[in-house]
Parts: sequence; C-alpha cells; structure tokens
Amino acid sequence: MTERNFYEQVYAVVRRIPRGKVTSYGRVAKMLGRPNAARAVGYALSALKDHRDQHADVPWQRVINSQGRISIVSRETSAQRQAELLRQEGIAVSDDLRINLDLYLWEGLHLLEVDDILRGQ
DNA sequence: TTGTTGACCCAAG
DNA sequence: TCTTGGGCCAACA
Repeated sequence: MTERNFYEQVYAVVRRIPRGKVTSYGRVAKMLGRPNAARAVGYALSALKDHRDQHADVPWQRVINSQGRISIVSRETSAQRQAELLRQEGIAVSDDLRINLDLYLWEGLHLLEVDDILRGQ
C-alpha cells in the first residue's frame, strides 16, 4: 500500500474522520503504517490548501496536534478559521485553541481497514 | 545526492 | 503548563 502517493493516503484517512470528531497528525501517520511520519502528514495537509478545488471534501480541520491544540501557523489558513470550522461541527474549542481529546478524539482505523480503503479507491 | 523546511511527536527539566 | 532538544518523514531546490 505504499505504491500510492503519500498525499493521497493521508487524504483517504482524513476523509474517514467522522463529523464532530478530531484526531492528531501522529495518529494519522500510525494508521498509514508510518508511526514517525507525523511531520509528513502536516506537510501533506499544508499542501491541501493549494489544491482546494480537487480535495474540497477533505476535512483537514479535524486534524490537530497530539496535545489537543491548534498550533497552525499560516497566512492562508489561520488557526482561528480552523477553530471556527470545528465549532460549526459541535466541537468545543476554547479561546486559547484547546480541544478536550477525552470528548472528541477519534481513535481511528486499524491498519487492515486502511489497506481496504486505499485498495478500494 | 545533499541540505533545508514544515499545520509534528515525545521525553526532560 | 511551558520550553528545549533530538528524532522522523516527504517534498523541493
């Protein structure tokens, strides 16, 4: 399952995050079988904003860091906008951009399920 | 091939 | 809770 572009693998997993839930970059990386590729996941999502037309269905806002915070730093995509999107889904985001992972964390998929998804697309 | 750059993670202090 | 330092990975020049 490493034949497909890394970007596409990331997007495929992120698309499976249910509404009202969040997960972390590191968790997405683990689902792809690359436990230490968290930075690469962030890189993939940052590239997303440049191709918003093709991947408008990817809920990038549901991916935050492992501390349950939005530490995004970008002129095109502000942390405040991400917080706003999450609140629209019913997720409580505090003023300092914190999210209670005990309530909203999406445990994610197992490796086999991810494999099925990637193969099926 | 090498070096740099991120929307990161984690352990220490 | 916050800051540092080391580690990892993929894209790009």
